[in-house]
Amino acid sequence: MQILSLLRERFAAVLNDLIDNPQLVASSLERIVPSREPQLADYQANIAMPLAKPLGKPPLEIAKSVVDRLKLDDVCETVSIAGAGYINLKLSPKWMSRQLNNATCDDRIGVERTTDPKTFVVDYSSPNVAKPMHVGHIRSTVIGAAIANTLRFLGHRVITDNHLGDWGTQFGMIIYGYKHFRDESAYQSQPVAELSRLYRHIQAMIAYQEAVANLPKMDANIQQASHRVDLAKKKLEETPQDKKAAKELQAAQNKLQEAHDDLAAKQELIAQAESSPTLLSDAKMHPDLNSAVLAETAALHRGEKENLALWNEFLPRCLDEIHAVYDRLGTRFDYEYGESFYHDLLGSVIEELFAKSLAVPSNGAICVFLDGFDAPMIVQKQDGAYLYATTDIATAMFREREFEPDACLYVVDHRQSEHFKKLFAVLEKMGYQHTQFKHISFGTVLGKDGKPFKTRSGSTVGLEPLLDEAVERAWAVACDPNRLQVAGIEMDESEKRQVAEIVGIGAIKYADLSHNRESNYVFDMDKMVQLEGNTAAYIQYSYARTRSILRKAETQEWAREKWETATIDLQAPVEIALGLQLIRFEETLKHSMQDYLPNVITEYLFDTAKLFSSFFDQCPVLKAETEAIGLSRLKLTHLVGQTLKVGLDLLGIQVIERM
RNA sequence: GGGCUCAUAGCUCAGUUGGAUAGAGCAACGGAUUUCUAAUCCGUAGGUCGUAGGUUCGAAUCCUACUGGGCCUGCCA
Repeated sequence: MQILSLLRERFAAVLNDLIDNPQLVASSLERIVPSREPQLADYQANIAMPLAKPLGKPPLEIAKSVVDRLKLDDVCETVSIAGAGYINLKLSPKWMSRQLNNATCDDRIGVERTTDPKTFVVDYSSPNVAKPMHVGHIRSTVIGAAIANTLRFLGHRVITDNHLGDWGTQFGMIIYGYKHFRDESAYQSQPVAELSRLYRHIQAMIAYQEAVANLPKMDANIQQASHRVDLAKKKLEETPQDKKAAKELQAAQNKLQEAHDDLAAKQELIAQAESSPTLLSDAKMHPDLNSAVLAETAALHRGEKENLALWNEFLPRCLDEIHAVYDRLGTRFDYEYGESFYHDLLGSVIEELFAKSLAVPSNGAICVFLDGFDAPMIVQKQDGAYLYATTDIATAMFREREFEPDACLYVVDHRQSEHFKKLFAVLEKMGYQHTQFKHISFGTVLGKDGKPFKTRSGSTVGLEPLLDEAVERAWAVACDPNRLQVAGIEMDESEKRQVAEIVGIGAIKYADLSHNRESNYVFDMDKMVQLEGNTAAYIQYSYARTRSILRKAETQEWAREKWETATIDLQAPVEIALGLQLIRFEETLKHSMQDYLPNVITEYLFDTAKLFSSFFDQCPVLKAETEAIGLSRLKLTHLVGQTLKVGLDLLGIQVIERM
């Protein structure tokens, strides 16, 4: 059901007669949009005002001549002109009813497959294995999955690929840790936990050693900064009116504060490390761990036997671990070609860059210089090692060969936007112009204090404990015995567990998806597990209500199975509003994928749930005035349920039959 | 230093790519319940869209400057 394209077709017929400039017609058609003023119209055409100048006629006159020729009486109840020349369209409830009746109640609920399918590669999640997943991985995973699902649902060919970090320094850490610090019995009984402990142990020691090494430098920083403050002060005293001097003082003071904060943070880190005797003695016994770890990594990359064997031993276990998390999140990938997969191809990437005269040696490294960027893209380090830029190029080349995509979407943190700009520039120079490479960037997850989400001690928050907490809270609220009693629902333990899991995980996913991905968002567990307001639970609850009504209908003779073949007839204002909302599902999905913004879908689902709640409040279904009205409302209710279910499913959120 | 990005109600956020009187949710206040599940509904209040200019029929949206935050910036990913 594509209302917009239907309306545009009708307008096009008129505009082509009125205007002989096809470009002007096209841009006018773009201005036919869902109305911003639902009270005034369902759709509006803001075409008359911009046409005033090119046509040399007043907007109202243009609007009138368009409306006079427009044939929309089958679709619209009213077509009117308002204000400066807005053309307001109100759809006819009869027409809407017919559309809804045509919408089969299957799991596509009337959404057509695109007539112009494209091939998308969606690269998302991409965690480093062997490191515990943390809160930052949620966004990429959840947003990427939602985009991939939606594009696929719309009829595109979608290939999802999890570009795992399975070849990096973290393996050097684990290998080094395994060789020197492993607890054999712990490793035998719980290998992944032990590897994770080793990883954290090594990382803590490196942080400690770096902090100690940096202390003198930080002292120097403070002195330097305080000197700068003095200078700025003096200057400002001499020229108190100088705005620049005032600004400089402010900047200098900020720098000084920053330097003090840095030092304090490092001192705390050191104090923490020194409170652990094992860590301290291990760190003393293994000075300069950082270099040692890099050496282990380099040995692995050289293919040194022992390290490669260890890597082969560790990797499957790390993957199992990570897949357990994906299972819980309900995420799957078509492919998981990690960095290691591309390792052997990196040399040929450099060769090709040279062959295409893009690569240049510079200061001992191999670089690609690009217009508009200060720094080049470095593809091979002085020591001969390759970088993630190199791997990214190899990955893109592989995907071009393997999948021939029309578009390649990278769902990655906004901090890497410059990297992707460079990457795409290089790929274009390499000749991949026909593919649209796009960085689907997203903002940082912040804590309630507005700073990046961290634990109190400053470490990142692990993903799994977070999921556990959400599920626990969901249990407390959704499975509250008092509430279940009032709702008349008896649940056994396993159903409660299932409800809590679905509501809890849904809450986290929804909170993430409901924010515009471009902006940073504040992670607030209290809010997202709230069961009122714009949350997953509110929508899941609405779905459960639709199911509840339909279950009850099956117990009543007049309704049983009959509603399936009944006719929807929208009568009450709230029914009409709800019906219009349902018809717009396809339009919403397309709108959402125009800029790959899943929050367009969450907003739609929330609006739908709200309208359903109003409908539910105002329109009796099982106790309707007549059986015909009751059957119509039952069918509408079913359609609402299906829409919510399919919509949530695209977002990777499950529903429950009763809650 | 250079670059990117953000600033909308007390709080968290939308804002259909330049359209009408800027919208939700939470919190606050007032109403509705012998309920087709109150995890609900209806209503009230809350705004100099960071500041100042500019572009035009029309600006939260585009341009310029400024203020304040975040991020990136030659060998991590």
